[in-house]
Amino acid sequence: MLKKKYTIADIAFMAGVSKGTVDRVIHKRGKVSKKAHEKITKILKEIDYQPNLVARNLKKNKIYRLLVLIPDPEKDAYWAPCVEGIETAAGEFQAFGVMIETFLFDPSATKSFISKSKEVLKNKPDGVVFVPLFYKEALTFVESCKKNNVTLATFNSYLSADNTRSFIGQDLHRSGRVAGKLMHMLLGNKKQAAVVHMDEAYKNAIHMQEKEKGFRDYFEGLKQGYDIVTHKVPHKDIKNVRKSVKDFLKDNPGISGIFVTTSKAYLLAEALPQTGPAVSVVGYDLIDKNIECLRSGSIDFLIHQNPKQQAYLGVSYLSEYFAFDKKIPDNKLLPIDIITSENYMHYLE
Amino acid sequence: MLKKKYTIADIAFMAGVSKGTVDRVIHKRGKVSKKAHEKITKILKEIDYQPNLVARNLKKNKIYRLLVLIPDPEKDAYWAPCVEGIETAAGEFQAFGVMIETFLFDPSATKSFISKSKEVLKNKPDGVVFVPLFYKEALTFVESCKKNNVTLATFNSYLSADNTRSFIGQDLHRSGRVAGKLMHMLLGNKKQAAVVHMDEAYKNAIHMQEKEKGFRDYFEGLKQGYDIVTHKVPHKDIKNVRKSVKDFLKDNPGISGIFVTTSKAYLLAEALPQTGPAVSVVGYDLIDKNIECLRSGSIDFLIHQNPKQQAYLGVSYLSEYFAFDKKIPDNKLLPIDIITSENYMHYLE
DNA sequence: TTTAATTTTGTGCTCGAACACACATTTCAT
DNA sequence: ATGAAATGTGTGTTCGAGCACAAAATTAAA
Repeated sequence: MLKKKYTIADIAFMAGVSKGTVDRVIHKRGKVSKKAHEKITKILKEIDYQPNLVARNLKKNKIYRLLVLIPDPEKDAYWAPCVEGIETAAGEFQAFGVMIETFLFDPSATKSFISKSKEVLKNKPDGVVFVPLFYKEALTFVESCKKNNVTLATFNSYLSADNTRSFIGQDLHRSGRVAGKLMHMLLGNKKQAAVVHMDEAYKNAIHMQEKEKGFRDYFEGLKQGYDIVTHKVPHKDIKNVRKSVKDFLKDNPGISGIFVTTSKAYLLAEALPQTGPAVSVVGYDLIDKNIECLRSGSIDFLIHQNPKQQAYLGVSYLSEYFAFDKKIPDNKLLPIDIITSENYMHYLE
Repeated sequence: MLKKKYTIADIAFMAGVSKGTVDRVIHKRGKVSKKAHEKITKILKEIDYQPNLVARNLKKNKIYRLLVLIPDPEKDAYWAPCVEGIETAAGEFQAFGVMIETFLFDPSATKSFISKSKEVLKNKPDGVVFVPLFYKEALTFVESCKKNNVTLATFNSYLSADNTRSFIGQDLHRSGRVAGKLMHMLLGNKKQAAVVHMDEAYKNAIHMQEKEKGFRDYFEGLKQGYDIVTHKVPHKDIKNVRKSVKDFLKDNPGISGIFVTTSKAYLLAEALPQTGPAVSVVGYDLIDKNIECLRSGSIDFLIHQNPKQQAYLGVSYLSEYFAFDKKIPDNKLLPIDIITSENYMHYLE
């Protein structure tokens, strides 16, 4: 009934050899006769031997350095949950000999990323989790890490196909389609909607494009003809959003829904005229100001990118790899969570 | 820079005592002089000593029996993901000396639960995770477990306030409100919707009531007057759903949205007349047939109760408690995931 | 002061896996 | 046949925490 947990000693006894020999077979270190090898392999298979990870890890007795390189939440509040996620994971794995430290860079300054990434490498980490915000520089960093035998995981931004790395994030095209679906429902019998890119301080142009593509793809798949207009509020004009939006709506009076491809939907929501036909808004990310708008009704749906979970998983995967020899999944696509005024609270915490 | 990981021996050296004394202080086993106690306590605090959980667990060297008691997926496919979640967790914790076994009961037969729960107890488990489908019998079972010093966790169904137990599930009232919000959006300018209870073989009347209450609460909170009608398709009539629904809609021709409080929304969707004004449908659970309806458009939204995650967390919490002395959270409310045809795939797997 | 009782402290083994090193056996060349 | 090299096998220690038991120090009793 109670399946016994076999130890190396048990197996050695069963095979009539010493535990050293069993150990050599398990670790394929050779220097074992064919006869002994066969016998032991057979037994291992029969009992489906699983080494005691606790004991194995105790013996290894190494402290792993795991460094995290992410944008500074002070510069952009979007990243604040990441820090929480990292700290949660750090708390969980510190007792297993994994030491986690966070380095922050300025998401608006490529230079800052370069210097911080160098600093990270100087610290001789065993593993690094980072956000490859700057494409070219990230690739350089990946190369350096490879050279230094540093295990890597990335999250949030996808960095080309490369199977030497784990990625945790979302399918942006798909998330655009989800926004499309939601907008479709919000429009009712109206037929015109807009995609608004509220540019942020740094380059997430690819993000925004992918999302727009998904959004448009969704509407193109419908039989009825919808009219999707694109508008861009550049970073420099971010203080004049109200004017920019007003002008845009005046030029396109038929628009009854707006999809904002960044976390700045609240800026748009605030800029919408109070009078006139209602305009539905779909945006991204559970930052305080967006949630306020959700509650007040000026934003209808938010799509949750779950930055906390992304960071948590990135750190956890590497920690479990170091601490327990677990395999790191190479591509973890998180669900695209749909948030309304009624369910946002469970995604915060 | 590299914070050292202090061991009991380190602390003993620093305090000028032996590791035995340090151990006694850590475990509050007394038999330590005031002077030694103070000195050691001070050092422990200073270095924020965290015992090496790996070593601690190795020494304990116990195999924990963790039994899971859930409804048979053969009787109701809703529970199939739970089995997956349990197996995932089992795979992860088996290497840490936690043995997990699953017992299935017939969700339509109270007797089955009673006999299986007795069987579970006979197996002398260290911990039990179960679904308290039958209120009275579940309480009895909880009592027996307490007597036998069995650590408990429940999921899916809430079993009164009792802090000796961990619960993993959803806020049903809240999930009704979420359904309300979604329905509100789907209705557009229409004003009449229905709550349909498709009774299943077993008692989840409380579930359905809570959900309806949340749904109605949401609409009552709106300024505009909405008309919410309730309809019940009893279990016996489940084969005549088409007729029951047809009659209901004929009696209430103004209805343009239906909220199904169980996982049987697909039955209703199939029974909806093809002609006439479109009726929006909001239901529960990602079972195959519902997803088909999502894709075909006959169901608009599903609310995901995440049975797999519930079961996985239940088993994980107890396993971590046994294997690593982690505290068991006593109430884990999972997010209320909103599912459409565009994002369901990420919630399956 | 000596002995006994009690409190306090230290030592040494255990858990299972990993691995260094010593020891044993075989193979091959001279 | 003898030694050297190569191959195979077993032993014993380590990791950190936990705990039983031995030992020492202190206190109480005679």
